[in-house]
Amino acid sequence: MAKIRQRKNSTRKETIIETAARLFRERGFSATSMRDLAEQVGVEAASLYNHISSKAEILQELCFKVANKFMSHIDTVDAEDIPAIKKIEAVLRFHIQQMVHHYEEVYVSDREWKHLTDPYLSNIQTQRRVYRQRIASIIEEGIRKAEIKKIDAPTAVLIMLHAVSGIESWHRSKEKISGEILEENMITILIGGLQNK
Amino acid sequence: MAKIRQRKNSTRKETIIETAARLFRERGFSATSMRDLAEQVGVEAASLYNHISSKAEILQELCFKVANKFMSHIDTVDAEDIPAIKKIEAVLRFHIQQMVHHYEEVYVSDREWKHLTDPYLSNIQTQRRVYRQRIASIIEEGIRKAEIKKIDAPTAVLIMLHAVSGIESWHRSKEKISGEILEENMITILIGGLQNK
DNA sequence: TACCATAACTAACATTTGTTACCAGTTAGT
DNA sequence: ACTAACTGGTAACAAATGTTAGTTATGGTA
Repeated sequence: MAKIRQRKNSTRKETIIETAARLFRERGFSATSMRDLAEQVGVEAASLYNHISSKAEILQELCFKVANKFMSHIDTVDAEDIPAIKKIEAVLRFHIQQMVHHYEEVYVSDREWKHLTDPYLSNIQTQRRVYRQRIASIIEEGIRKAEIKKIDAPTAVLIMLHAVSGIESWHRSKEKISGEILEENMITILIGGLQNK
Repeated sequence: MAKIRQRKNSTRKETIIETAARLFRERGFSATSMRDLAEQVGVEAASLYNHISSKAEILQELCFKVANKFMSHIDTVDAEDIPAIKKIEAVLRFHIQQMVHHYEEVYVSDREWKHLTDPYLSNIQTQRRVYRQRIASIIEEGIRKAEIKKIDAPTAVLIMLHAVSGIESWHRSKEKISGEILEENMITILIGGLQNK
């Protein structure tokens, strides 16, 4: 009973959240109404509340799911015993792959987190700051070991992270090159730009 | 009479549009109400309509102002007789400078153009597509002349343009490096990433 | 069969939204 | 001094918003 309830509940909830992710990406969080969402799910607006507790909760789930994913990935990368530039490459590749394969949720959580409200907003802001700082630290290590050009590390982080969010344009473009080729191109340019020749 | 009327009108209108640009950046277009805007201007919401004709018009003015600026800049750059990689550098530097000095309007027009409605929406979409294509063409010329690495030109454009939009983080960061140093760092990484060594 | 959680519906709510109509005070040119 | 434009305010609007209350059909479990 409990088992079925949970399974049914979560699949339905997941449908709603996935649909919301798509709408939030297309129109933005604020410009998406619960009635828009309901229509896409194929249900009345009020019925959504059998599965979620508020519009805000949807955004929270999306943002924290993505934040956790990136946080735990950088944990494993940072634990490896490889050159700093390889760590940066691994992080970058992960970002690219996530943007290619989990476009909606990654993009939304990156663009719409500002609409979170306060316990969650501060939390996400802190997580984002910490995350960028960890990448910056790796870059600085790479600079010390002369693997990476002498540049301002926060600027490098800013370029990296925003460049991958440009994969949105790739998704919407007509003649898409493959995800793998996209990845190699981005790595060539960005790692090539960081690396000490 | 007409002269004075126009001058007064436009300064007040400009104030409104500048204030709107700031709010649209902070909260997004949809999440900014005319009453929010009015409060920041120091006036009642209805009074705004003595100067502008709709909320949509504000976004239109912002988007087309910025689009025209970038379009006419690439015109002049493209007319010059310099290597392709130098053209790309000039375009990139212009983007960086605009993001540093005209943050609000540039950022807003880049992020919120999706909320335009249809005659304007199609127009802006076309302009953006054309603009990216022109940069891609310059890059392809650079690749043919072996000034630039053999990469997918649209991907390079995507990286360039989105990387500069990351200057938003720079604006909000506590310990800002100077705008000039930011520019040099970004050029180092991005042009370094494109250039054939 | 009786029961109960699930998940859908309809109706309604209090706010908030963009916008309009109308009015009043100030300013500037004749 | 008179007029007209400019710029503000108040009141109100219809529509849209997120959300709640209450009801009903369904399908699995005791």
